[in-house]
Amino acid sequence: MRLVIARCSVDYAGRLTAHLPLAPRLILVKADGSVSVHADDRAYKPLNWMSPPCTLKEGAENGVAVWTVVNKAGEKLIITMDEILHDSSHELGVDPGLVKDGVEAHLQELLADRMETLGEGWSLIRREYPTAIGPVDILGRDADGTTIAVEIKRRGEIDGVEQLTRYLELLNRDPHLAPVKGVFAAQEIKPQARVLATDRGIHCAVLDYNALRGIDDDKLRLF
Amino acid sequence: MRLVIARCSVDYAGRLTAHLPLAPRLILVKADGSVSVHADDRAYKPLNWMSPPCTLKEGAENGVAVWTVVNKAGEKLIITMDEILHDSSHELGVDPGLVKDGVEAHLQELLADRMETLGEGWSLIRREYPTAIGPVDILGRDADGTTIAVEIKRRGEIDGVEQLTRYLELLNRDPHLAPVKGVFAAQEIKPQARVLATDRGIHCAVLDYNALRGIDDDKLRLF
DNA sequence: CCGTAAATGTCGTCG
DNA sequence: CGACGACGTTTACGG
Repeated sequence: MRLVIARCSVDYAGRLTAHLPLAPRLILVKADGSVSVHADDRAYKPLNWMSPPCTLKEGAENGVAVWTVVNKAGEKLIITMDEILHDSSHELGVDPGLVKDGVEAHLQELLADRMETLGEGWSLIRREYPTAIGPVDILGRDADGTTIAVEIKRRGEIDGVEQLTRYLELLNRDPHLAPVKGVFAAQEIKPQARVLATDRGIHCAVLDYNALRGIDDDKLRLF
Repeated sequence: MRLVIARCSVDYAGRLTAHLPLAPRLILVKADGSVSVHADDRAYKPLNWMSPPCTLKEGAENGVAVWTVVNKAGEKLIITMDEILHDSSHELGVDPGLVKDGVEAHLQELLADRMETLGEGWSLIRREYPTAIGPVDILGRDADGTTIAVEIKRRGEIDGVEQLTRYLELLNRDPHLAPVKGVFAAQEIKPQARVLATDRGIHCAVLDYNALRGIDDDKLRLF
């Protein structure tokens, strides 16, 4: 990892064109060849960047350093450094990576284990039920034996309802499964998504992650 | 801007919980108080971060530095630094900011100015035509006087077709406008989006940004 | 390599 | 402040 603080101007030409006027900034060059330019605010997003794979060429023009970063698509990032204020390099090695908990995959596991939180007598057929347009999060049955397709989101928005609608359309073409009812399950469901879902006869279920995990923990303690 | 290279472990508890095992990483502390943790790969996304506004408390435990970053929502980022390999601070000042060109808003302006690129005799009613579920990018008329709703994207994918479909459904309920035909316009249209659009009777139009801009420039030169 | 779905998405804008 | 859509979205995962 190379850290450069420099008074620089930056030009990007690719999916759009963008220009950064001359000012002091941080430039990061990482081991994978990627380059990013940071201002002194905002944690997440660089002002400009080039994702790997890409190649950096260090040149000079009229005595000022000019870096050109290009990728395979022909996108270009040009950094012109009028004054270099700091320049250091550091060996970091490969990162062991992030361990996460509480994302959609985890919600899916928990809910599959506890279908009865959706309704009494409900049961699981399978998780990630494959269809031609992608896997349905959970396929199950209600107490009457009616097939249920569940779409799970952390936050339920319109996109998720559309996604479930497409699955339902396809599943209902299968005489072995039809009729299939839809359930839109999320920790939080946005009003517009709820309206759209209800309008389409899709049931909405708000999930309590901690409660689900609690139930799961109880279950684990029993065995 | 403070740059720290340290062998550290990181814990985040907020919208999810996440953990980073002990390894050398870059930690950025910016003037707005935000903190991010970077590995030696990927230009864009930090391994962990806390967006502003947030507060950083530097503490120590058993002789190792422990930083705790919290925000108003109560999300927490805890960085435990076993060994500090580099630590430097730099005054950068406020960034003058980015100048962009070529995004959807610009495409919309250009196309509104040149409705005839969609079809001979086509005309504009208005841009950002308001509906209960959001503004339609462009509402216009074809040569026969039939109402046309245009959805503009840089890249045309399935969700754009869904969006236009919802608008069309709503617009067609208005007897002053109905029947309303749909046009899905983008610089690039993905095959699946095209299939879905066609299946729904929505016309697809591929936009040439440079050509549109060229036409517009010609127009500007005339006045 | 393409296509789809997830994301601690983030970021603007508008009500 | 919440809701919504754009983003150079990026990133991960399948076929």
